[in-house]
Amino acid sequence: MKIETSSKTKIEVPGFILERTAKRMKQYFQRALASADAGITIDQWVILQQLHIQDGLSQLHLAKATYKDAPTVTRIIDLLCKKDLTVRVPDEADRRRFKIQLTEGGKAKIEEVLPIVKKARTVAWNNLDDEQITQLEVTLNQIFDNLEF
Amino acid sequence: MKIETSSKTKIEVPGFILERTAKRMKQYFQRALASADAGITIDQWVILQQLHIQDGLSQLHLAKATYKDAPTVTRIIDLLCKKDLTVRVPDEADRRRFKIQLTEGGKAKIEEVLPIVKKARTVAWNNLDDEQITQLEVTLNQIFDNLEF
DNA sequence: TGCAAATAATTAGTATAACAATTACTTTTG
DNA sequence: CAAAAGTAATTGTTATACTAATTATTTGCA
Repeated sequence: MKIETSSKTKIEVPGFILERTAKRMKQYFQRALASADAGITIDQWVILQQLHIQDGLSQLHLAKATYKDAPTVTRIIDLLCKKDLTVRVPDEADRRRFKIQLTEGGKAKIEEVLPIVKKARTVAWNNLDDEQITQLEVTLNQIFDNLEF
Repeated sequence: MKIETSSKTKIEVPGFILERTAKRMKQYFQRALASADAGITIDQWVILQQLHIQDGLSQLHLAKATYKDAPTVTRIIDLLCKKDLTVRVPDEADRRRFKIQLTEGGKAKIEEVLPIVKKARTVAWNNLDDEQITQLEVTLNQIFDNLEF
């Protein structure tokens, strides 16, 4: 059976294209990590990378920085701690909080995974010039701002 | 505490921007459906909309058309059938398949939800001209093609 | 100061998504 | 034609996401 794909019938809206591209990108990075036996997911990587930029953030700060919500960050940190890549250090100044810190193993994991991620990026941005990437960012950020709640 | 956002430290890569924009867009459409008490999720809507374009598709055809995988489509169809928006009709030509068909209620749901989705789209594409949207699609499709497995 | 409101983290429930494996059926091919 | 390969749908497991509710703690204000 033929699946209709003509412009008359296919859901050819930019939102659909945006959704499917983001999905495939995530999947591609996920598979790159899996086939290198990195032992972490791409979302766990995003948290590790943020801690690499600024170690000791609270879970809520991590949530804001990565645009994930609090319960999701709780569970990702649970997994990262179980793998001994991070530790929850009680914040003496505010006993509701933890400072999430990279362990030595976490730092080593970042060094291990970074080349994999960088290689996947070169595949993703292949055939795109700088101007195109800049324009993409501008347009995506406009959409992002349009949808501020 | 300050969350670092300068270009030196923030994960300012196009992939991150793509991911967060797609996530916010999905969230925005999801909330639009929820606050209108549509009773379906955005992913269920995507399947309904595809059936509106071409009714009676098999689950695998739906999966290909919407870029979802087969187990996900199975579960979405389970939910849509439970809500009496679709029915699984055995395919007499191939007894492994079902034809997924919209019920009258499903067709009514599409008419009910379409204005909500259209309104959300106008918000999302606000401040973007046609040329920008066209360029966005071109660039996203290039990335999509780059990541073909 | 004391109490209400806000905040940080967690837990529970539902939905989506990827992957692997299984079952049932169909097609290919030796 | 029968066995092997392929296909359609399902099931199970793990992970992410959103909502809502809960607990513990801190802040704000009367």
